[in-house]
Parts: sequence; structure tokens; C-alpha cells
Amino acid sequence: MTVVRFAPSPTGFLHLGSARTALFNWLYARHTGGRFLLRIEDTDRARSDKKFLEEILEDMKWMGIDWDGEPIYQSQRFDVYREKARKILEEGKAYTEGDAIIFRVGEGRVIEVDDLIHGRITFNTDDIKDQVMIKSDGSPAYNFCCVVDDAYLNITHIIRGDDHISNTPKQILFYEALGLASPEFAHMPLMMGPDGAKLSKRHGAVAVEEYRKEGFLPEALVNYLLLLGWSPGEDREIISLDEAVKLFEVNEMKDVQARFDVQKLRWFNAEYITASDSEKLLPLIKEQLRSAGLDISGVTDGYIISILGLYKVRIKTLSEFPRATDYFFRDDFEIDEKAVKKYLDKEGNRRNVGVFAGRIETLEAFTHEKIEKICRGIADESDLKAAQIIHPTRVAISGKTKGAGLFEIMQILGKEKVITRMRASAG
RNA sequence: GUCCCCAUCGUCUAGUCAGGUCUAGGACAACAGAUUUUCGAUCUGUCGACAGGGGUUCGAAUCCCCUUGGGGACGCCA
Repeated sequence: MTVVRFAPSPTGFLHLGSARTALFNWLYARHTGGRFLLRIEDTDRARSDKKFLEEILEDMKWMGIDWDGEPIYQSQRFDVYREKARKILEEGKAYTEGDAIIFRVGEGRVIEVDDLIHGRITFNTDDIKDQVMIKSDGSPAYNFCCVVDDAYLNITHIIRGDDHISNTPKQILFYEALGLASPEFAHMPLMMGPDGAKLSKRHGAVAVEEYRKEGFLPEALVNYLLLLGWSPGEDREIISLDEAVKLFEVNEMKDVQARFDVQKLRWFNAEYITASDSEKLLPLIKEQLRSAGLDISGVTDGYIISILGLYKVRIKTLSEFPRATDYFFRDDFEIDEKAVKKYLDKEGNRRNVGVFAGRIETLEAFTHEKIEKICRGIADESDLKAAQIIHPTRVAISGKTKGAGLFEIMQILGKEKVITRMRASAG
């Protein structure tokens, strides 16, 4: 059975790159019906924090990545590492330097790895220094405890980033010293920033958490990450996790680095937002509204949902919603002064708004169809273009030049508010 | 510096393993037009790539070599 693992170290948030590694490991496990394990690499006691771990696990769950069994913690296995190292020392394959135990690498040996993604990779031990197994303070060195644990967990496939390629021969040497067979290796090319350099904070957000807060849907993030290094074929772009589980094969992964492109991520997000039920989006949108400082205590879910119906198609992230719809939630909404100049302060336009307000006041059923009929009627009678009424009215009630269809907006906002705002601008 | 990985439109990619069906397909972005009460969405279209040089072959984006370019690793970090 296939057994893979994801081994985060809880010294910070979940990086997009790590999330991608976790995702592909998970995908492979689920595809093969194997197991996906978690190992917490907290050997650096000083920098490790439970807070980070909790956040990492939560982000994984958010993305739809679950794991099998309980995670194991390296900090609880120091005795095992020391014992294994001591054994290797006793066999004469290592030496001590102070309290440290160091593995003797030797010279002139060629080590070949048949990487599942890259194919054969060859190393020479001449290029590898002796390796620390146990540090002077008694804690294990990464490459050593990694091997001890992967063997302990019966890991069959190690799927990780290209930055670990050079660790591979060192680890293979440890497998040999321990009398164990090496697992399969699959090194996936790293995800780079837009400029081709290592993806870091200077490129913008790199934490899964930040994207979540920005209002990216997990399906969108996952779908985007999926297509960075792998392709389901047939020019398919939108693919669900379930479908990906069926189709994914590690050896189909590209051996070329890919650059992270927010634009495309945003496109995916817009696609998923548009396709989502407004009811499903509701709690997320409420969160966005609240954190934008809008008071939504007085409005119903139905009210927000109907606004969502209008704006879902025109936002790329959920965080764009409050900015676009502030006028639905407050009367002191932001007013675009240029829009006022351009539409309201035009010859006769304020009067048009006033006339329009007067006519709809008598309306019993305040529906967008009825409102539109009246608007067009006024335009016909007065030999105006409907736009000469529509644009200034939009500015009057929303303070903006852009937004959803005016008549739908008016219907949702309600007669009272609409007329108050129109009169205020009618002059 | 040494070792390793990689090289198709600006970006993600299909095609590369099994060379001809590729005057290189799709998507994002950009631009233009259509539609529309604005924005957006949508539809249509435009721009746009096999890094360079040698081979091998009847034939190379696909195989080999070199150059160039990018990336990674060389920690008692993980």
C-alpha cells in the first residue's frame, strides 16, 4: 500500500508552496487508496509553536486535505534517533566530535536515484560532506531523523520539492547504514514568484491564511495549485478535488518550475464564486462585511443574498464585496465626486432625478420591471435618453458610476431609501 | 566556486517518454469589436512561443552534444 506523508515544521504559517506539496501528496494517497500521514518536524524547540501547528492544520482542512491517523511529533522521538545513531557509531560508520555524532560519507561512490518526476539523477559521494546525525545538544539533524521516521512510518513514496534533491543521496546513505531499502522519490519543481525568484513575501501574500482572509474560495485555490505542475489533459482547467483524485498520477507531473500568477488565481476564484450558491457564500460574505466595518445587524440574510445575486458575478474575491456594496448597508456611503460632476451636475439631470422620484413614489409594487417602465416612459415623453435619467440616479443612490443594474438595485434597496436619496440629490 | 534540476506565447500549459497527423492547440492577462443603463459578465476576433548552435534522421518542438539562460543545494535550519 502507498504511504506518503506531509511533514510541516510548526515555525510559521502554511506557505503556499508547502500547501501545494501537501496537496499533491494527499492526491497521490487518495488516488492509490493509500495513506496520507502527518509528521510534525518540531526538532527546533525554540522556534516551534503550537499556535503555528494549529493554524497549519486548520488551513489544510480548509483546503479539503485530511490525514490518516494521528500526527507524530519528532520532538517526542529524540531517544529513538539517538539510539539509531549510536548503533551506526558502534558499527564504525560514524565518529564523534564533542557530543555530536557524525556519519562518514566516504568517497568515490556513485549514487543513482530513479526519480518519479525527473527520471535518473546521479550523485557522487565526493561532493557530499560527512553528515551530522546527532547535534552537540543531542537533537537530531534533519536528514537523519527524516530517514528514521520515514522508515518507521513505512513511507513508500516521498513527494517533495526540488529543493530536497540534494538531500536525497544523503538520506539514501542513511537508509543503507540502517540496513533499510529506500522509498521512491518524486521531486516536484518549486513554485516561483512572478519574477522567477523564490516565492516570498515581497511578491505579496504567501500564506494560505492570507488568501483565505482575502476571500478566496478553497476550491479556487486548490484548483489553481493543481494546475501548477500538473494537467488533467484535454485542455481542462476547472477541475474538482474529487475528479483530480481520480486522474492524478505523480509521474505525470511536469519537471519544470512554474510561476505563481495571482491574476489566474483571481480568475479561478471568480469562476467559483459565480458558480456558488449565494446561501453558501452568505456566512463568508457576512464576515467580509463585518471586517470592513459595515453594520449588518439590522438586515436580513435574504437582503444580503439578493445583493449577492447581483454582485456575485462582478467580484473576483469576496473582500471586494463590501467596497462595491457599501451603500446597501449605510446611508453615509462613499460618494465619488467625479461621478457627481459628470452625471448629477449635468444640465437638467438633477431635475430628471426629481421627476423620476416623483413618479415611482406612487408605485405600489416596487419591482425592477415597474421602475424600469416608468424610467423609460419619462425618457420617451421628455425626449430624453434613458441613460440621462439612469446615470444620475445611480450616482444619487449609490455614489458610484458602476455597479449592478440600476432597477434591480432600487428594488432591493427599497422605495423609502431610494426616494430619500434621490430627493437629496434632486436639487 | 562545486554539485544538481530545468528550458514551448508575458504567465500556466497541450504536444516530448513511443520523431511525421504541429504552417504548434487551450487558458489567464492584454488589446479590438459586439451587446448593455455604467461596471462586470458574455460572445467574436487580434497580438503572441518551440532560447541559440551543432549533430542523428527521408523527416525533430520531440532523440544526442555544446553554449546561453533560469532555478535549487552546498548549516550541528527544516
